[in-house]
Formats: sequence, structure tokens, C-alpha cells
Amino acid sequence: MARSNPCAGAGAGPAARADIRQVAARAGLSTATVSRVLTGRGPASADAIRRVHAAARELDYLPNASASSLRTDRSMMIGVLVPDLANPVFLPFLRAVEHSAQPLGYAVVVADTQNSERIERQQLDRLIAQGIDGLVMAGRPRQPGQTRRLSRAGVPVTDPELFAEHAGTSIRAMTVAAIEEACRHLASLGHRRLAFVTRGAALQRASAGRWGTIQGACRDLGIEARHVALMIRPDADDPGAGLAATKLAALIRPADSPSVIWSNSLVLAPLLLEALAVAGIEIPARCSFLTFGDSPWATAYRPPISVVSGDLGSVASAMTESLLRRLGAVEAEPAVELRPDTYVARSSVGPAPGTGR
Amino acid sequence: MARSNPCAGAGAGPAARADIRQVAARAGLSTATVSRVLTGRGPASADAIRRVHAAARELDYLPNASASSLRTDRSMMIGVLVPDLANPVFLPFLRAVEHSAQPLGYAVVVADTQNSERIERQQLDRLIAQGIDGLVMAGRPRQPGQTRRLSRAGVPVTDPELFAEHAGTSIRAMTVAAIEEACRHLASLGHRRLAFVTRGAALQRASAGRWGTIQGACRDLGIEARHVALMIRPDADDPGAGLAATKLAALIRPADSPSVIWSNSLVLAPLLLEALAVAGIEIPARCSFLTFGDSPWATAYRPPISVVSGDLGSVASAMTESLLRRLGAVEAEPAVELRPDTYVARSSVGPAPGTGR
DNA sequence: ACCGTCTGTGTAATCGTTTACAGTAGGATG
DNA sequence: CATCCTACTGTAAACGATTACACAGACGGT
Repeated sequence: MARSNPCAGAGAGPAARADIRQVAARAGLSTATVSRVLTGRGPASADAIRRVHAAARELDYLPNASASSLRTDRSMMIGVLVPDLANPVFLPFLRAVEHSAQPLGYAVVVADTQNSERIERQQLDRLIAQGIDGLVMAGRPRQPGQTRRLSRAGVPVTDPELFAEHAGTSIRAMTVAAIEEACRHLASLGHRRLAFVTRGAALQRASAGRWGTIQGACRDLGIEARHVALMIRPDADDPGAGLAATKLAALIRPADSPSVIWSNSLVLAPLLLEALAVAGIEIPARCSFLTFGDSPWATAYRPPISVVSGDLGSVASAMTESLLRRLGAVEAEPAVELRPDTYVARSSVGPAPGTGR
Repeated sequence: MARSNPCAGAGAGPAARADIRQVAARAGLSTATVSRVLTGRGPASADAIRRVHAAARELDYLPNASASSLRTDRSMMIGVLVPDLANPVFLPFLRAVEHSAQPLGYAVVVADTQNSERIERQQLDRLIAQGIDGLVMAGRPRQPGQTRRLSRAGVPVTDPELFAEHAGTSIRAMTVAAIEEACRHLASLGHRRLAFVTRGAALQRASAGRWGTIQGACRDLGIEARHVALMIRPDADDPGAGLAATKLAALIRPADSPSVIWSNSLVLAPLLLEALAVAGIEIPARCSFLTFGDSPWATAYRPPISVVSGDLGSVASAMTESLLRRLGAVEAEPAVELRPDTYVARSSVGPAPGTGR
């Protein structure tokens, strides 16, 4: 019995949810009045209000959201579209969206596109069909046409770039100062060759922006920057450390090897650090190391890892609040303040080998 | 213009979504036939099928899920209730739920209770009202009464413990062998005093189970185990490392100090490691270290950190598939195979100080 | 020719809310 | 006393899909 039913819940008792009509009957009023009281729209006498609430409580009444949505054309749901739920950077994002939406009564539907165009299309179809009132995207859609579809479906959308633009900046601009600061720091320590390491074949939009900024800053400072793409799937059995080690060793060994390794993400960083450790390359003595993204592990690591990081969560909060305001869920203009990313220098960045002494 | 509108989407063009009536008109059929074709229920001629699909495609028609739910009493949404979205362990969980639900056409509504009874109640109310077809819980509800409410609302529910029970085991049992193995390993290395470190005032259910298992195993092996609760909020400005360092130092200094520190979670581990490093306590020379939960950072760390870990994602997949099967979304009984947790010994666990030598 | 079956289709009722509209009652005002 | 508000309440028509039911035509067997 227990073995054949892994769930609790259905099948027991009366099960049927109470109806607005039952509430009305119990309160001795019409459904219209009940609805007016419960939605807060329209007038109602103190007496009616009391009786409706009493009846609703007694019957454990919860209004049927489908019926309500159908009638009002508002679902009280927003969607959040994430390119890759396996990537922990999106957890703060998701959390921020949920925490902004929840107090206003909005439910959050999460959709992972798994970096696939096909799934992205499916997910958007589903979200539109579900009638979400708005959509927060953690990144631009892979297919530009999708934005038009959403717009035709009447779904307000926001994504970080759109939002940053509205706030008078851009995602790339937010990170420029921090990257430049890091580069100046590296230059001042005598570094002349840098490797920017990314995962996967092609650079995503945000990564490409960062790489562009790094290139620019390095050019100005006389640092030779090169881009290394590692094919690593962190979910594989061997987390790629072996592969990475081989490739990194090949990268570091030669005489003209980079004296700085800059990891593009927190997913990559531990793999690179392990590879460096395995290859016996000491940080920062032989090679300095820094990464985009911060984590308690970065400070815990010995040496502590320098990072360029922003707060994706606060961006997501601001985005969501702005979206909800647009939906009329809230009056006040939220305090939109996008803080630029910061460079946090820790001991993983040190003087270039052979410098200063 | 652009500055006053952070979103794209609404307000442009015709906006109105197509109706089943419009599709019917365009296809020269009745709405009944259109519905039959699109849902796949009921007969339809090849010709009708062709015309309906053509019309639907031309009009970019997506059925209104609210109307459909209202009529059929199935929302094609499942909920996932998470006790704390800030905790990264729930990301694989969430991801697994989403990836199991998505291919079957189910949308996933995510609700974070933030470890608060009040929010838990609100979230469950919302989920019930939204009419979710089922609910996956990442942990037992804080208020036991909530389960009954869900059951009265007719929402099938599953949580890891219920599910493990159904699979013929229990969450606690899944981890027993690994914990015992770790304890035997510690004992064989001469360890006699162990500290199990947790975060927050009270032990959560799962943590309490693990602590109980550790206590039992240690008793049998002649290890004295004690429990240390640290009040650390990882989201605070000072991530608690300072506080942890003080407290840990006090813990380690005395003559009868533990020679093993066992961290209850991956959230805690880096903070403890940092504290140990700051206090100059060498691992594993002075003190061995292990933690529940695995992460690329655990292998990247020097020394690599020993772990007792399971795969919450696969549990979540199995739970979701089982739930969906229960909802009639799929025929086949999923291959429910709950693999027990494993102990992975790495260099952070070494001989007790003063042993062997 | 008749009956039964089988396919394919249309009509219309239904799901549970919200809300436009039309009252009703009671009090204030002319 | 007639009139006009105000304040509240009820009736009934939507919203967009699904589906029970009825029916039309085709076909085959007697």
C-alpha cells in the first residue's frame, strides 16, 4: 500500500475544493458580493465583509486562479527564463526574482532553455500559453525572433541588457571599470602575458563583452592577452580536470607562457585551480590567477582568489520590481541602482615571476 | 522613450492572441473539431487535421491555458517547494524537477519558503489556488498540518522521505553506510575526538538524522563525537568567517580538542576552511576535515576535501517522474533506483596528530 | 430495403470567476 | 412630499476551452 503510492494527498476525503457559490450561500449573499469583498474591488458593507471572510475561512476557500485568470486576463504569474539551470550563477538570480514577486502575490514559473534553441522555443510557447503576465530573462534569447513573438503575445519582457539600458548604463559598461582596475593591477605587478580561459566552443554574449574589455585594457597597458577555450563539460564523470590539466600545462610550460590566468566563470575556476595544482604550478609565484564571479570558496581557497564580480541578484531584483511596476502591481518607482562590478584583489594575484625580486 | 520603458513586449501591434473560434473559422470547422484535433482526443479526419494545424500555425495560435484548466481541472503545472533558495544544494534539485517536467509539457512553479512558517503557508495557498496538479517538496513542511491541507485540496504531494519510503528505504538509511564507512576510516587513522559542525540554532530534520547516525557509529568505534552549532548567516557582510574562526580556534586549542571537523554542508565548509586557515590550523596534519556534499571546489581545494555525498538531483528526478506518472502524464514505471550516498576519501582526512609517527 | 456500426462533425452546456448593469433602501435636500 | 444622492447588493453575461450528446453520411451484412 505505502509502497505502491509514493505520494500523499489525493484520493482521501471529500477532496472537492470550495466554490465561490458555496461561500456565497454560507454567507447569505450573492457571488458578486463575495467576489467584491475578496478582491477588494467595489463597495461592501462591514457586515458583508465580516460574513464573507467568516464563510471563506470556514470552507477553506481559495479562489480558483484559472477562472479568475480567464475572466480578468491576468494570471498573477511571471516567468523566468534561464539559459542553464546547472550554472550556479543563476541561483541568486532566480532567488531574487522569486523574492520580489512573492510578496506581491505573483507566482514564478521557471523555465530552463538548456542553451537549446528548440527548448527555448518550447518553453516560450508554454509560458505564453500559460498566460504569464510578464517575463524576466536571465539572458537574451538565442533566437532574436522570439522577442517579437512575446511582444505579439502581449507579454512584457525584460532582460539584463534591456534593463541596464533603461537604467542608463549597459551590462558591459558595468564591468568595464572593474576589469580595467584589475588589468592595471596586473600591469603594475609586471605581468605582460595573460590568458583568458573560457569554457565551450563559442563565447556567449556577456563573455564576449568581457573579453573585448579585457583586450582593450590590456592593449593600452602593454599586456599581451590571448583567449583560450577549453571544451569541458563539468557534469561529465571526469570533471575535465585531467583534460584541463593537460591543456593548461601545455599553455604554461613554454618560455612565453602567460603569467596570469583569468577564468571566465566560477564553474571553470575550481577546475582550472585543480589543474594548476595537479601540474604543480604555484599560485601566485609561478602564475597569478583571477576569475569572474565571487564565492565563499574563493576566499576560503589558499591563496584566496582575486575576483571581478557583480551582484546578479540585485540586478534581478531591480528587473523584477520594474517589471511588476509595469504590470501595475505596485505604485512606487523602485530604487533602481545598478552598482558596477568590483575588483577584489586577493593573494592569488602577485608579482609576475622574475619581476622585482 | 527607451528610458521610460525597461521592457519590451506589450503595447505594440495588434497584441490580441488568437482564439479557438478564429482558428475554427479559418479552418472552416467548428471549435469542437479544432479542440479535438489539437488535444488529440476524439476522432478527426486527415483533412480536418491538416486544416486545423495550418490555421493554427497561420494565426500563431496557442490555446489559453486558463480556459483549458478551468474546464479540465488540470493546469499542467507542478509546484516545487524549497526551504531556502539561497542554498545551492537545491539547484540540482530544482533543475532535476524542471528537466523531468518540461518534456511532458508541465510548467514548474517554484516557491521558496525561506524557512518561514508564514511564507510557507502563503506559498502553499498560492500554489493550491493556482491549481497545480502536483507538488514536489525538497523537504518536509515546517507545519505538519500543511500536508493535510494539500491533501484536502486534492494536490498529490511527494517529498524525499515519502519517496524514499516508497522506494523501500529512507533518507537516513541512504546515508548510513557512507557515514559508517567514513567513521571507520577516521577510527582506523587513530582519531578519537570529532566535532560535527552545523549552522543555525536548531538541527533541520535531515541534519538531525545524520548527526544521529554519526553519533551511533562513533560510539561503536570509541570516538567521542560532539555537536557544535555556529550562528552564521552566510549572506551577512562579514560572511561569518571571523566569528567562525574565533569559535573554531577556541574549539581546537584545548588539549582535548577534536582531531576531526565534520562540516554539515557545503555552505558551511568554505567558511570553516577559511577559519581554520586563518587560525593557522593545518589540514590534515593538525586536524582532519570532511563535509557533507560534494562540489568541484572540494576537489580543487588543497588538500582535496573528503566528502560524504549523494545525488539530490537524481532523487528529485525520480520523485518528479513518479509524481507525473501518478498524474497520468506517462505510462511507464520509472526506473526508481535510489543510490545510497558515498564516502569519498581525499587528502583532507589523515592520521590523527600524535599517531603512527 | 432495412438495420446496425462506425467516422466525423456541430451544437450547446459547462468549468468558477469578475463585472456591467440594474436595482433597492435609506437618508438628506429642495 | 418629491427628488436625488449614496451605499450597497443581486442578476446575468461574459472569458476560452472541452466534451456529452445528437446527428449525418458511408458502408456492410442480411
